[in-house]
Amino acid sequence: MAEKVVVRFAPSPTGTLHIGGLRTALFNWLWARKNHGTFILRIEDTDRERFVEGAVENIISALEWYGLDIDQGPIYQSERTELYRKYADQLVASGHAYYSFETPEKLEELRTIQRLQHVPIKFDALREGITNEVAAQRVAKGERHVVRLRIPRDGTTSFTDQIYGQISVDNAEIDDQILLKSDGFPTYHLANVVDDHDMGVTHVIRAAEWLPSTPKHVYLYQAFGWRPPVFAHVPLILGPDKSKLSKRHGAAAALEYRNQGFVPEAVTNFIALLGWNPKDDTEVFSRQELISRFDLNKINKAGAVFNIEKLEWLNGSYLRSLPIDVVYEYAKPFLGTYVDQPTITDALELARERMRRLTELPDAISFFYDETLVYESELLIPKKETREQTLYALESVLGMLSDFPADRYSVDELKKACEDHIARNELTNKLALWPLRVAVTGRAASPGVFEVMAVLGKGRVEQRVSDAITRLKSL
RNA sequence: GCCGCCUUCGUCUAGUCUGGCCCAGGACGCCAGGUUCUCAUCCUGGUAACACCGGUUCAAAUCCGGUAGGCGGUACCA
Repeated sequence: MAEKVVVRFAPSPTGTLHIGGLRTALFNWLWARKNHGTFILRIEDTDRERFVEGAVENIISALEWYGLDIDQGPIYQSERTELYRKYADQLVASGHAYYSFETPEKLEELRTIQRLQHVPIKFDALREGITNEVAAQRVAKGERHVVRLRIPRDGTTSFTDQIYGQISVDNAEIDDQILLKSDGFPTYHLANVVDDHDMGVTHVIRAAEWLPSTPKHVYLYQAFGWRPPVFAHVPLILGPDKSKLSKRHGAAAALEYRNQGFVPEAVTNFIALLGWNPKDDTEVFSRQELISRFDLNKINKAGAVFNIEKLEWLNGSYLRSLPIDVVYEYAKPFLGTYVDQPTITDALELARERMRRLTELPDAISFFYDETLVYESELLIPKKETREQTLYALESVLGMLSDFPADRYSVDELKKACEDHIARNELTNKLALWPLRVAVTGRAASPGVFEVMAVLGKGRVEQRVSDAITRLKSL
């Protein structure tokens, strides 16, 4: 019996959830669901300076909108400071960490010197200047201090990443990382390791930017005598300029895609494919298929540029294939005053056939409900046809329509009636149907004429057709 | 600067471990054609890539070495 899978998504509340974070969350969630494991949301709010009001709420509502339900949390690191303090002290006691008293200003000075000397920037020399006893006394007296990790000067630290393979770093390259800040809060490195262990996290799935600091974390696990989790670093999502996707690349906020008319199914499908693929040619996945086919071993290493074109294509595909009532729910915010129209789902059914984003919606359905249509009368005349012919065709069709019963206004019945009428009167589809469609929609491009008529109903159709006839006559 | 990672069509990618089936496959986009009352959908076809140099081999996108480029990290940020 394998150990139960526990994963966590651990964002810091420093702003809105971005698309990169969303993908990290998605991968964690998929792994949890696939393995019937637990998905924890942990808020890494140990930096009080950078905390942004409302960020946690934004993260939670984004996860919710994208259907990534959390099993545990949110758990706030800021409420667990005693735990980190306890473990930091334990590390000092075991000789794996030490107290340090340098001010940030002093450190900056040292950093500058090392930069000029072209050597790795490290502060491990600080551990030499002071004995444990003296340090402990100064701490006891309440002097401001930090706790630093004592990394050995020789040897290497290595680990096997599920995605990147074996990573080894010489300990000499690793700095004596600060674990506990002088304000009593832990840094990411300590809090992360302590919490992952404390919460029984089995798989750490996080962005590749963490790869360079993972050896520190591995060393921490060793220092504590804990078994490290499986690490799986996922490649970064890039902007068009190939740098890490961020606000300056435009709409990178996860919930912004909702405002831009995308449906969550499309966005999650799309970002799942950024850096992962099922090794066959499948492109469109249901949530269930995504769960069963997702595999950490199939994630690749290179960063992936986020290109909106393919997202739009996918979104259009979902708009067409999702159940209409689901689409209606997503569409509501974009429907404006049309939202309560009795025929709205019929109109939506036609509109979704030619949409990529829900933002196109008001414009795509307005002609169904406008009292008067605004268009150039010339539009009624098909290419290479005359005004007279068009007028004749429309009047002829209107005559047929007047005798056509309102209770038979369905696409099939209308189509049959019109086609019969065209055949009997030696008209052509182009000559009869184009003006008819323009008459009822006022558009050069629109859904099919029979579909539109079935939604509009007898009264409005005939009124619009006779309006068109009047227009033609006055041309 | 130092350390690490990465490198196949414009973009997302398959193929690389286990060299030959790859003069490199799929998808988006774009172009052309078909269907058609228009648009969209749909269908058909086309466009376009193994970063570079050298080595190993009968044979290299695949193995080895180097170069270049990109990205990430280098905080009392996460």
